[in-house]
Amino acid sequence: MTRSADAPGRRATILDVAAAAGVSRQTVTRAMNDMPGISAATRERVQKCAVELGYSPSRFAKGLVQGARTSVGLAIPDLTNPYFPAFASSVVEAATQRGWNVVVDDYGHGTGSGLDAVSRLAPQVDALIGYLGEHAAEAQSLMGSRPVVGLDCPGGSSAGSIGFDYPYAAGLALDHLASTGRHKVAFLDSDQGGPAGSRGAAVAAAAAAAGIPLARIHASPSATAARDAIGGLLEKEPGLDALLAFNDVMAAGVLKALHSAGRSVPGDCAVIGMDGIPLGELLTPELTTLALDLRAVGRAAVDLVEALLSGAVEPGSPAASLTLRHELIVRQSA
Amino acid sequence: MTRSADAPGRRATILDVAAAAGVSRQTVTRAMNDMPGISAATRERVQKCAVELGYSPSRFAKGLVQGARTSVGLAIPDLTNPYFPAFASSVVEAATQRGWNVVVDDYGHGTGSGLDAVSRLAPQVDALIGYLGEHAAEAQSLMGSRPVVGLDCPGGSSAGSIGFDYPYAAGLALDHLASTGRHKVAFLDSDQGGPAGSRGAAVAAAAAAAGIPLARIHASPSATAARDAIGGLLEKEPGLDALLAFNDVMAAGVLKALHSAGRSVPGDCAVIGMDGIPLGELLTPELTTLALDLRAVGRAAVDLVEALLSGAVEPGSPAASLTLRHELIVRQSA
DNA sequence: CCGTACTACGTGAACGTTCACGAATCTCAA
DNA sequence: TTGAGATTCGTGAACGTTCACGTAGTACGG
Repeated sequence: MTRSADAPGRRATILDVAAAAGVSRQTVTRAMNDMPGISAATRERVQKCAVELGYSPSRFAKGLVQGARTSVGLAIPDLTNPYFPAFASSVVEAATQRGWNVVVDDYGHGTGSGLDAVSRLAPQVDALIGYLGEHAAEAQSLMGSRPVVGLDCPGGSSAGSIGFDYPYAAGLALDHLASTGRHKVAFLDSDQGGPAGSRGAAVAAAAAAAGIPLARIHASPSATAARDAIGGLLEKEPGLDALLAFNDVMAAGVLKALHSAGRSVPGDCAVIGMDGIPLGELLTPELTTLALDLRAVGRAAVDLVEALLSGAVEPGSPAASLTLRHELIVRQSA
Repeated sequence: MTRSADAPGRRATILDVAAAAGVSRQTVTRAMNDMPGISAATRERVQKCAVELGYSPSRFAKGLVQGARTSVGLAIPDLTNPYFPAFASSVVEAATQRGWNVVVDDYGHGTGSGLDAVSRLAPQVDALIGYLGEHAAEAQSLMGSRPVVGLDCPGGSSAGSIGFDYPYAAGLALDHLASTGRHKVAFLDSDQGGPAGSRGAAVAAAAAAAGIPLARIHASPSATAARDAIGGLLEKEPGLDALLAFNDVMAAGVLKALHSAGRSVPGDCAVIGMDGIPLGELLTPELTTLALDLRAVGRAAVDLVEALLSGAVEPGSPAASLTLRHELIVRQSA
């Protein structure tokens, strides 16, 4: 049946159903929610009327009286970059286990920054998880006192934060490169800043510590941009024998560039990616990468939200700030 | 009049703020929503009180009185399969443009079927978009008279449906294979059924039409499963010179299997994927694939939801049923 | 001094649902 | 016949916000 159109556009309410079935509100409630204290006959009659009128209860009225079912917002730069869905998937899983639901906003397309996503999300959710970059403070103010968990954000400007130990990760990578006899390394950074270039800084420090000269270039964080950026670099730096990329997607572009330049990987040049997305295994050669346990990241974010919501953890306190570590997965490319 | 805000778990309401600022509800509303008719001094005082009390307006009360901001549910099998985030991204984009928001449920992890996702989503959204498989009818009944747009579902059991012209796509692929002189083709299908094996059936028909013998095998739709499945096939079918995969992810696994078996692509064996996800370009060799315009798919789904919500299109009518076509993108692998 | 127009603020009502009761009606044994 | 208990159903209240008014106060021109 289509929607009953005596008042077109208007949604049927519980009272319409009650009138149609010749009963009261409460009886309709009982019928719809399978509550006891109602005869089988009336239950069926009411349900039939509800279907005919196209009635479905207002989630607002329900939420108002029953207390909110918590829903968390997830602000993500770009669902097209495989890292983020992998992360989102683990957030959705952890949230679903708690009976929460997840409202996703992807601010990659269009011109909007993360703040637009947050302002869209803010009136709709009880908590926020997101890659907020340097906008974490503004995001927190948009959310008022509701928990905000920022990932990879500089400083502790949001209620909770999850960071990554880049010095540690960079150390892993450069130790590995040094121990396999690489002499000249380049780091292909993202030009989007990210958390104030902390990855680049960590890599630079680690390279210095390992005594390996480091070239640094920038490109927008996509495979094609990375491929194009590498082209010029290879001519300018002939001695290059290792490439570290900002993330796995850029590393994929690097692999393509090296392939078309006729350089063998890892023979002529080693390549290491970052983040550990499943894509890495599918590339040729398979990508050596600094991997995150992606499920752990999502779980940690949701755990933190739960702790903040329940008050078990004080916003901004040390307990609300986690640091996760990458792990070096050695495959074929380095 | 003054409510005790000392009850610790209780959220602050507009009345708490009003009492703290010594004004009425309505003045708080005016201050929070930047409405006219309030002096700058009181506005600031009220806003300060709101921040101090950690007040944020109840989205339920707001929605109840102001009329719903429409939110659509997106039920997706597996965010880990790159196809779905690519699709989700375009849905989120189209929905955001309309001021809607998107609640995502990923039912891939855990044991739950798509129906669990729908039942979680149903009380939270005004419309549903999803890969519902054969559960489209049940999904529709869970959603009552609210619009449901099922993708790739058999039959017209939901209000709206978006299908794909598999015979056409399979024709494209097999014509291309035939015209490049392939003699023996295998189709690696998903064992998840999908829409009753319609991809496999279409490929079989097209192969018959092209006069090319076809072998069919099945595997779960992941790259590793595909790789493992191909291993055996290559020994059993030595004459095989072309492989068509259920989707691009499986095609990636196929490429790996061929590579480790020492078969060159496309020299010894051509490979064609399906769906056209960005991943394909990053593989070696780059994947020839039957591509969907993924942004168009998301846009079509959201357009259809809008038409159903507004009543411009009758649920279940021919206008509510779209068919999209794949396009053959020839890259290196075939 | 009056009336008019404007500013700043407050009060009843409504949104649609569930909760906590209370009021019928029916059953059945003493 | 009666009264207790179970079954079935209905009524006020409440959730937290905004809308449509209403009402003071203030400014200003006549």
